[in-house]
Amino acid sequence: MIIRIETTSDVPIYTQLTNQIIEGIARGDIQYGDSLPSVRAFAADLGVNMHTVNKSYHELEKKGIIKIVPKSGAIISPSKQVTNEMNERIHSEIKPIIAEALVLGVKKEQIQQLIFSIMEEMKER
Amino acid sequence: MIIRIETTSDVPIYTQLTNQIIEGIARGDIQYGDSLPSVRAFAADLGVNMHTVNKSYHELEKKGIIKIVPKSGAIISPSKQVTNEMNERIHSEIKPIIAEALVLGVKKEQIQQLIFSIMEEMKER
DNA sequence: CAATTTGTTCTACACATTATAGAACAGTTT
DNA sequence: AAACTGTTCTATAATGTGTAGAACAAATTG
Repeated sequence: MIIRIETTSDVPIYTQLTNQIIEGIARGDIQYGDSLPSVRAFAADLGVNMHTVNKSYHELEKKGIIKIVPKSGAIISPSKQVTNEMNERIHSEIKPIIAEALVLGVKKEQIQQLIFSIMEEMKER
Repeated sequence: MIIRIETTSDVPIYTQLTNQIIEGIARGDIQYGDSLPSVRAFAADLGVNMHTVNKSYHELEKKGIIKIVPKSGAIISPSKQVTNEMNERIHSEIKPIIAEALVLGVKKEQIQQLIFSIMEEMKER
């Protein structure tokens, strides 16, 4: 799985990493039960600091996507159930973007089409 | 139009303001051609700093949503055409959220339904 | 015309975030 | 036993966020 970090981006490195790992799982590049590289190995591979990778892993754990086993590794954990908190977070994150698209003149049908095309790249579970 | 600022949020105040103004336009609370309050008046109203409101206005102008007329005011500008840059920005903002939702176990149909319900609150143009 | 209001620009300060770096620790794996 | 694991700590530099006050020139208002 290829990770691309843009140091010039205004998006923090640990967020870029978190998002690309999530997309990797959604695409099916990484399977449930797989382990992520150790924070040191991944950091060396990406050319970033160990603590930056560590922060990304903890973000993923907070989101409920991986399980960090102390002194062992980070394992992609199977999604059990969608909690209210998860639904609300998704809703509040998507809403401003939809509003912006509409205000900019994107038609509702085009937005539905955009969502569809994004989801087509990803594996259904 | 009611603006709610949460100072404890990890979302910057100027971003909260930007998003709520965009949602106000999308909902139809603010019409095209309307003026936004002056940065000083709005800041006093919201209980935040003038510069914070100013930053939000410039963010809105950068997005192509308002036109700031120097020494005059900020006017909601009609959406002319959707540029490639706009489409790409929307795509790159939505993609990680969709991926996250899928990984968390939200079904594709549920996501389409969520998008639909968000858009239902908003006025078609 | 005079006063007020407008966005703009500047300096300044406090605080939080981001990213890097190195060291040390205890538990796990090899 | 050696290597590797995540964790925790201190430290530093750069950047982002928010507030504050002052000044300016242009536009608006009375």
